[in-house]
Amino acid sequence: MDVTAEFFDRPVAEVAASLIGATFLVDGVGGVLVETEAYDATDAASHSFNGETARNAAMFGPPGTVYVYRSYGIHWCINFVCRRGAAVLIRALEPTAGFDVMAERRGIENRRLLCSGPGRLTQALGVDLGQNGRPIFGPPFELRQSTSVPPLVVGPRIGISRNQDAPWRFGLSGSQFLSKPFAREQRLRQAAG
DNA sequence: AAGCGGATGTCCT
DNA sequence: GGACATCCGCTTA
Repeated sequence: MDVTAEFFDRPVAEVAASLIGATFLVDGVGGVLVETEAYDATDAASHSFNGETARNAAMFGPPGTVYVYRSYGIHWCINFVCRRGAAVLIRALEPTAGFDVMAERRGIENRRLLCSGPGRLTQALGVDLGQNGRPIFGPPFELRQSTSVPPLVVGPRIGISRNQDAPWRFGLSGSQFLSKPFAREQRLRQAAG
């Protein structure tokens, strides 16, 4: 079933957890989400923490807005906006559709490395600033909820300098397609969404 | 395992 | 003018 606006109108950590197992495609290319992170406006690590600017304006759009930004001057990263100033960073997926296109864009064949990281994922799916501010509910995007509740793991987020201990990174337990492994004791008992 | 260069936009002083 | 960023791939051990 396609994800609706109501799906994103919830606390951002809940949305981030619920996205694990969902299928995300851009022009038919993508796969199953296995790693996400939650950011909101009360969080010092979030781009929205110091208020709205030209760069982060999409984070203040309606639930379901796509927020794309450039990371380290080199990579693009994609987020799905939830409530105002809150968004889920899409960090990794398991490729299931468009392997040849992804391999061509990435310049590699190794399926495990195609989308295992936020910069790799956008490169493989052809995401850039052109998608910033657009709604997720329509072409070129497809976002379908998982029919089952997958086993989740949770832990601290990657690559941030502030609020490093907040456990707002979510992953599919045992996945081979994560950007980095999760520590074992951080397994999450989650009734779903 | 750990270090580092790449390359650029954003925001602050 | 400058610090630093939701990272990646390559190099050295």
